Amino acid sequence: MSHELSEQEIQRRQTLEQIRNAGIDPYPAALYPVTAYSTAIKNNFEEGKEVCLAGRLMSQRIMGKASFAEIQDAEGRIQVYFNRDEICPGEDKMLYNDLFKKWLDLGDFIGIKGTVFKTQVGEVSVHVKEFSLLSKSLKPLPLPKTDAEGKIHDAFTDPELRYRQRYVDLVVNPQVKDIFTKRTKLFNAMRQFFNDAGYMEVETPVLQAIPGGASARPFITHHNALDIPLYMRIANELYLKRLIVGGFDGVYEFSKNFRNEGMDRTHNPEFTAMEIYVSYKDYNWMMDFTERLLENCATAVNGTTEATFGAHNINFKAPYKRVTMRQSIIDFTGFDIDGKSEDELRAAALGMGIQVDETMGKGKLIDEIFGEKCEGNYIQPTFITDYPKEMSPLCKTHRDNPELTERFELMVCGKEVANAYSELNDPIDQRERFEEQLRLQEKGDDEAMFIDQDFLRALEYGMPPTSGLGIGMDRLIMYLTNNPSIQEVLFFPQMRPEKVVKVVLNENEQQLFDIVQKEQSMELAALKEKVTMSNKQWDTSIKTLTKNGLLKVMKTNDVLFVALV
RNA sequence: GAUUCCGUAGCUCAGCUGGUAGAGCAAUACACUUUUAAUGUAUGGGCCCUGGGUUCGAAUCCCAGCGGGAUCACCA
Repeated sequence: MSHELSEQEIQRRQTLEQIRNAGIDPYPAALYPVTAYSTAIKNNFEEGKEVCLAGRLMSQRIMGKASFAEIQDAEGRIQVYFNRDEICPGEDKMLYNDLFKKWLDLGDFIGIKGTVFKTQVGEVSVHVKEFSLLSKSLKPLPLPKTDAEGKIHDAFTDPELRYRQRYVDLVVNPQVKDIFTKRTKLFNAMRQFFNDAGYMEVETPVLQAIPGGASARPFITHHNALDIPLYMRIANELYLKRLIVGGFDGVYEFSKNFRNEGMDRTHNPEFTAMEIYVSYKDYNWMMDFTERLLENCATAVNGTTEATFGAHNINFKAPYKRVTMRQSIIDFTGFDIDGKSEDELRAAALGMGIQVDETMGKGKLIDEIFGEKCEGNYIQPTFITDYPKEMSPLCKTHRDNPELTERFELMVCGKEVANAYSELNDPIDQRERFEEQLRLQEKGDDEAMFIDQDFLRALEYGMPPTSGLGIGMDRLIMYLTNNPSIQEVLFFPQMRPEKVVKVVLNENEQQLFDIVQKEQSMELAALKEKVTMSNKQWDTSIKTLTKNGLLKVMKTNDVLFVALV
């Protein structure tokens, strides 16, 4: 990336030279023997304890021969105290007067050896005996400041910059680090819960020849050696079920899924789902399992089952309410979907002011009614059960009602967090459901599922009764950390690529470009005659210009021409 | 995709109905031996997102583009 350096960046490069000239390596190779962290020092105060710590220099308060500074390490910040005559006992005051006062910049990594003490105002600090530069920072950090009332000034808040330069966000905004610490705690707690239950973590393909297990538009890529298209997975469901067929009792996977759809504050093109499949269980068992799981995870992340999300207080304490989809629609619209035909459902939906069209089947219509009128009302964790068959092609038919499936979704704050089935294991039924999906596709539903023949073959060998559960991990962590947007819980959310920086031409390239610009187009040989540069210079210059799309070289009747693009 | 708001110094932002660029912090220099948004004095720092238009004159008004936010729509 080539662009003009700011005044401060030039200054920092100059100090870098001064440091080198003074015989100090600004990027030393040796390890630094850290023995202490900022918060540990503050929490277990021991007067006079010798410590060695390292981190970024985040503030400097210089008062002549004494100074205070703040060091930020992985845990937080601590104040350190510098005294000139202790750091430089002899005549040479360079370390303090030059290195510390002039050459260090905010953001530099330094190492400190010293003793713990309390200042007159009672702040736990480290009295520096020795310090060294560990790594020089060449770009100034944005520096928010907190005043006496705890108000933050000059906060680094622009979402674009925060997401594009998450490393800066993390350095400067400590609450951002917390979110990601909690995210990892959630994953660890969930893993622990599954492992304790005796289930096995597995890995299944990300590149799939048939993107199955969900209905969504996939990303397409190409395998050169096989010369076939491959798809980034939209779900891992069908592979985990193959493993159940293979004889595992319980398998789970944290799966990065990819969907080529819109992006907004709850959708990112790549996101993380957790799927778990357990044999010889049904969806009733899975509801019990899910509520215990989430109670456990919420406690592991926040120390309590309660969580705040915007205006809502949610409690993940088990058990959760269970409502059938039929009952839910009765509750919020007074309409009973039981036994109704497609036309009756369409008319009812229209009557509720819901937009419908001819491609919508029964399942889709019910889904629309539920989504429009009911979903948003479930703030506390609630299981919605028994979905219509049409919208659940991988789910077992309900034991009491052939129109329905044994499926539940867990709603929290009006949004789906988890989705689970008694898995369909009847291979003939499964084949028919896939064919039904094909018919929907022909009707114009561009999200209907593809048919995976190998998956059907696996089912034909026999899959034990199984229940499966999928959890949207990003959405769950949003609830547990009170963040309304998915970008806040992903380290690097998808962004449009940054604008290409303008090409900066050097003298030779500029000279070439100017000549061609005047002529518009000319023979390559003639152009080379006109300029005075070595063959090598000529070669690299012309290559830079063509590579950046400024000039092009064409061959007409065996004569090379150079022209403007 | 629709609506709406925003883009000015390294950071956060002001800049009125058009008159030629401002503050605080950060930076630089000097002073200062327990401060904590340290302080005091002085100094430097800008393609006002890009390109057009209106005008004697545009950061400001108009149009287009680029980038971003928010809301909505789409989305198992």
